[in-house]
Amino acid sequence: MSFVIFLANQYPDMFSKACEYGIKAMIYVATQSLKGERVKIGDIVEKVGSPEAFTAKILGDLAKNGLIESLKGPYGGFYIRPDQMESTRIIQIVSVIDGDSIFLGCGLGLSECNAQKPCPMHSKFVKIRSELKNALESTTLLELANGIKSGQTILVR
Amino acid sequence: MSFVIFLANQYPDMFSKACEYGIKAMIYVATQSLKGERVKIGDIVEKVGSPEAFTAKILGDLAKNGLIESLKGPYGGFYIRPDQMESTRIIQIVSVIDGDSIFLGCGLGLSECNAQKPCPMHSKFVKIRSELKNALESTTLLELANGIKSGQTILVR
DNA sequence: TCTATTTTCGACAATTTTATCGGAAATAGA
DNA sequence: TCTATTTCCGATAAAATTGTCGAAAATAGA
Repeated sequence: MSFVIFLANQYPDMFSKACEYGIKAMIYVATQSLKGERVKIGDIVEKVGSPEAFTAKILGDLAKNGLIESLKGPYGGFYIRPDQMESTRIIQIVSVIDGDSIFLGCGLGLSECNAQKPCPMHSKFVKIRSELKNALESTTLLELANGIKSGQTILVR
Repeated sequence: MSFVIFLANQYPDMFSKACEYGIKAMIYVATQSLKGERVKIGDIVEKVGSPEAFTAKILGDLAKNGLIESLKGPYGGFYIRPDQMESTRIIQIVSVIDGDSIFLGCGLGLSECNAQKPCPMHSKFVKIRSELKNALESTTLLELANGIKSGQTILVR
């Protein structure tokens, strides 16, 4: 029998909340962009289940980095061009919001950690991190948007 | 050409700082316990490069969960029994400090996410998460302590 | 019993992440 | 030009994580 007496943190998911919101928002905008529709932030957060102002700020950062287009005013909103959708990889979204330490950094936080001077967990993590990096690098936004469109995957719950 | 304009977060490593400190402290205490020596918190943080009071608190939580023994007073300090060292897995340390959402939770933060109702990243992550869980489950504290003892791995830098 | 040592523990402070608010800027249409 | 709409942006607030401080509690030895 075994149970945890104190759980110090409630945090570490794979990505930050900001990153989760950003990925989901991008996927939703992509599905609508496939239909040629621009979407407003209010529509996005309703479909994605994320806080409005926070999500808007994140999408602003992604827009500054060229991953999504935004237009102010009536009939404005967010839009992702077809070519953009096909070329952007999930790793780009993650890099903008969370940086790259989850798939490049040392698992124990050492500033230098490599095969020559490895941390104790190094050999255990090297394959996992490269698989994570590869997964994020190889999957396109279009691919994930198509999963939503076909009803095979979902964005909330 | 491509560069990130704004990096929102500076956070996400694989584990929280608390967890990194906890794992490294446990490994160092284990190496000394192999020699039959109890170690004081001041010695630990010097070898591990972590803040003293914070590390003490983390070790206190691990002690409450039975992963390490502590003794107050002169000649006191932290100690890990040989049997303890061999039986405790890294996943136990991580679970106490960070919980299990990094190797059990949904990558996009959905409360329910499974093969029937998958998030868009589900199929990409299911293998990676299980490999991470397996790695943490299969490696013992003794194994990592031996890596330090033999000079094959390091705890700082 | 007294002293020195060391963990334990609660309170507090600093930093980062998450989230909200209000108004400025831009845009479309009348 | 005026109005309505919508993103943009700075200031601020709330919450979580990270980190510090000081004193209490326990222990060993004199």
